[in-house]
Amino acid sequence: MPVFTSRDVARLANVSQSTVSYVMSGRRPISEETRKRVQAAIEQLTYQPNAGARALASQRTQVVGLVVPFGPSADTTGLLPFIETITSCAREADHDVLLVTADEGPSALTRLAGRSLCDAIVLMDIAAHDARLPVAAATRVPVILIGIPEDTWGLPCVDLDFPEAARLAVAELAACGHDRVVVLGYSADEVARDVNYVGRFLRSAAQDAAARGLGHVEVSPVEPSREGARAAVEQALALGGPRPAILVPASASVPWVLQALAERGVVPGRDASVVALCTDAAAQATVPAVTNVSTEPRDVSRRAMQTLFRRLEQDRDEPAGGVELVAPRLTRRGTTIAGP
Amino acid sequence: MPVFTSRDVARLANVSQSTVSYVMSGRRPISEETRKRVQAAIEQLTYQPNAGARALASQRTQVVGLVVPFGPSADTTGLLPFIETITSCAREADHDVLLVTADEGPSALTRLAGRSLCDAIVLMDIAAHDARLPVAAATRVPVILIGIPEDTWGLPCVDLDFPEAARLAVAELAACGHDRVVVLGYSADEVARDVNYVGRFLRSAAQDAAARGLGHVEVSPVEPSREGARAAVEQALALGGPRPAILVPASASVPWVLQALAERGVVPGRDASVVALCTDAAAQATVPAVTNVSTEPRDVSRRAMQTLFRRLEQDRDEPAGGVELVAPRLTRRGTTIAGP
DNA sequence: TTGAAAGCGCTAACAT
DNA sequence: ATGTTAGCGCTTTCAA
Repeated sequence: MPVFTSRDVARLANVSQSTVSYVMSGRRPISEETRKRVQAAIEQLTYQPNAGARALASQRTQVVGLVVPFGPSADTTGLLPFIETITSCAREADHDVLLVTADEGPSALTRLAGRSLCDAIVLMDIAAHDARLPVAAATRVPVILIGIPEDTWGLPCVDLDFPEAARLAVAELAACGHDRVVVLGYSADEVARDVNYVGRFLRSAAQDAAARGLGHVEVSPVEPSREGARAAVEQALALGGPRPAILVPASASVPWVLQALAERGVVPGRDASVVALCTDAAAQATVPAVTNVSTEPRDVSRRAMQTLFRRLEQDRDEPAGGVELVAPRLTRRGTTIAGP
Repeated sequence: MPVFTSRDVARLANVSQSTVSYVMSGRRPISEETRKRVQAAIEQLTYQPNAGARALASQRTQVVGLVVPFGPSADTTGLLPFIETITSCAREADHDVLLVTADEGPSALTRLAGRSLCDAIVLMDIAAHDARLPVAAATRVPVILIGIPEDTWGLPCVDLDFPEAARLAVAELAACGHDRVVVLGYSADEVARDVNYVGRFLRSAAQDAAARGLGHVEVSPVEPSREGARAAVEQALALGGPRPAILVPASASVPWVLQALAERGVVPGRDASVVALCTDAAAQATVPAVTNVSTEPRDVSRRAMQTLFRRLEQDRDEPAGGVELVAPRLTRRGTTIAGP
């Protein structure tokens, strides 16, 4: 099966090449009659425009670059829903997704932009002081961040509202009648990665506990492994009083923590309350299913893509920038003691 | 920062545009002197070639299309290592990856090929009778399958050697001195998806057990949920005799099965043997760590990409086709009873 | 309402 | 060893 060009379509429909182009783009009025003739020719030849030629002529690739945190040292947990949602949002807007791994570093951005490989870039897993940001800010193509750095460099950001997530979790534990909350922190790795949400969450949790007159202890770091969880749980039980209230913000640790509690004969929902910060899918998969504040990767991704495409439709040099926070949601499952 | 073209580089280096092109591609000898001048100009302008223009002129996009099984009804477990490995292999060969979701159906292939969006396509999650195969076989761009359909349509396939995986698992259980093996099958969903490895594995397991004079029972379907696993384990314990040997080929079910065994007070490695088919990462993450036959997603992906690029370097219409099987590996962990 | 024609930035003959 | 030149297939003025 040979591949046809718009010239072939034009010949077959007895019109000029430009008319074929205008029929496809709708960028100028076409009489109903010729429109039908052209459409028929397009279908007869199953014509599809050449992407490279189109990009060259129109300066638009219809591609979104997605920089994902693969490689060592990356938090790969729960990455898939982001990728999936971003890809399907892109397709809805008639774009494709070019996948690039973060281990390429800042040069990934210059490559994507410099070679005109895409019209826009989605940057995930943003560190508080991310070396890619100055590069991103200087780039010709719009960039959107999933995650919030210390300095946004004027770039638009979307992320979960982590302070609000902490508030919801603390409120739930307070409602269960606990008088103090033990926060099992993040792993040394995750802290070293310098992601901003660690601080945003922990700070808010401490404040919220104080505001409610609850005691507050932080056990940290907690490695996401059997041993790490055992050590953390031991401390938590020592510090948590007779009815411990445990908050687990690092989703990778959640199954281990529940396992460690079970080993010690502590039954969440009866002897202790546990609230985790993780996706709903992950929360349902634990044993027992854990009361969680959802990280909503799909909502965050969707918002990011909406903002991105809105910006793409406007003129290039519009206001831009700004931080969008997605509201978390708490779902009560088996691990919180019912109110007093 | 404006963006420069090869004409700018040519002017700055006092050479013709074609010389710039040949310096970059190395497709014809260039004197050391002009080569240096051109390189200097390229660096001074931080010149990067326009991907669209290059694709248009050279008929090569330097892009690999990757069709991944997102969307409902997809087995999303362990997908990430495939995507990650494929992406990094592509980059090693100076290619990028265009991510497309399988829910686009066969038209994803015609779109990728028809618009010349990529030079090659990787198709994952192949069903035994996959509607995309006739389309793939008729396409102008090379396609490689990860998974083995009933009829390959002359397309090259790469996958784990599932029969060999079954052999390894049965051999391990035989070595532990069991006299029969209970195979917990796949979920109704996975069977309905008509993936070939289900049959390939189960058939081989039955044959291998028979060849060793072991009894063989199949419990199926097993839903990957607490309830599904409970039901399956109940049957397994009833049918498995005093020292049950349990083989779990559906990786999504593994944690649930171990949990269900624990609930019944059955300790794998003491009261029963359990061998799972899953990635090593998943096997280490279970409680307790499960003896597993590895599905080696990285090896499979790497082999697929090697085959793909070999084919891309040769002439388009070479022999092609053929099935490559990647050898699985058994790792003994805590859940198999040591030899008698 | 339509057509003609000039590029978009690059590669690859074809010349020299 | 290098330059000249003709496209690749599309979009988009400019003209009618």
